Amino acid sequence: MENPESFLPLPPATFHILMAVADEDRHGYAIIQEVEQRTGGELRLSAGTLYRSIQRMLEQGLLVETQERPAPEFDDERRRYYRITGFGQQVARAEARRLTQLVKLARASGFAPGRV
Amino acid sequence: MENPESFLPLPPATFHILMAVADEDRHGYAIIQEVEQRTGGELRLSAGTLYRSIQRMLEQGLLVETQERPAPEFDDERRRYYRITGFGQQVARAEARRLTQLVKLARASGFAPGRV
DNA sequence: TGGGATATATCCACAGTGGGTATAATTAGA
DNA sequence: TCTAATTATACCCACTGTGGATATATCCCA
Repeated sequence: MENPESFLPLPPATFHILMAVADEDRHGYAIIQEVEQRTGGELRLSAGTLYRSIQRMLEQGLLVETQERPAPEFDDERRRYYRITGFGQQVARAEARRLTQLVKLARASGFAPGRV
Repeated sequence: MENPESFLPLPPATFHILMAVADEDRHGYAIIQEVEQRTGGELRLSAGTLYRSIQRMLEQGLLVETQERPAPEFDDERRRYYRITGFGQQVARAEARRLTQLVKLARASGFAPGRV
């Protein structure tokens, strides 16, 4: 597994997907809805972006597909559930650090207010 | 002139260029050096990226080329100086707001510490 | 049973980027 | 004075990430 920093800057869709699965495993379609909800409707991941991002992230070891499924009465067999890996968390933290630095720069340039 | 929000998300190079010319007019090569310095060497704009970004930004009205030049003994006639426009400042502020929101999301997901 | 929402997947076109190359003027040094 | 390095702008090619469209299939409800 490579150095997390070597993945930076993360493609925006990738970072949003990592945040959407940070707290619990989710399937593709649920990730789209979660991202839309978390961003207040600002970001709507297209299906094309989502599934190609997920495929890449599986290869990179940021996500794994889980076998665990919810109780049959809440499940849908079409779904495929994804879980963030420890490495995925490291990469997400590295990207969060980079973005935090960027906001500091924006503040120094007078484009953002003094405190977040 | 369009709505500043319609330019979001800003290409990373564009946002860095806006920050580099926020405080004073700069020429192309100086922008590359300024961005490298501000990011602590993390981001090195390639010449290809820089000049294509500048061209686009001039068309979009984010930058203008200035006629004012430094005293001849400090000048270099090959240089072309760029200045951020009022609209460029609006767009930069909008992008800064978007990034600030993103860092808040990262914090809510546990990927960034509580305060910046 | 029909229709809309849910779900995954693939294809195409396009924008932004890095790296390389070209060209030229200016400056520094031998 | 000739040469080499630095500064500066511009263009080209290949690659990646993205949105939008399309395809296929299932689920749920009226």
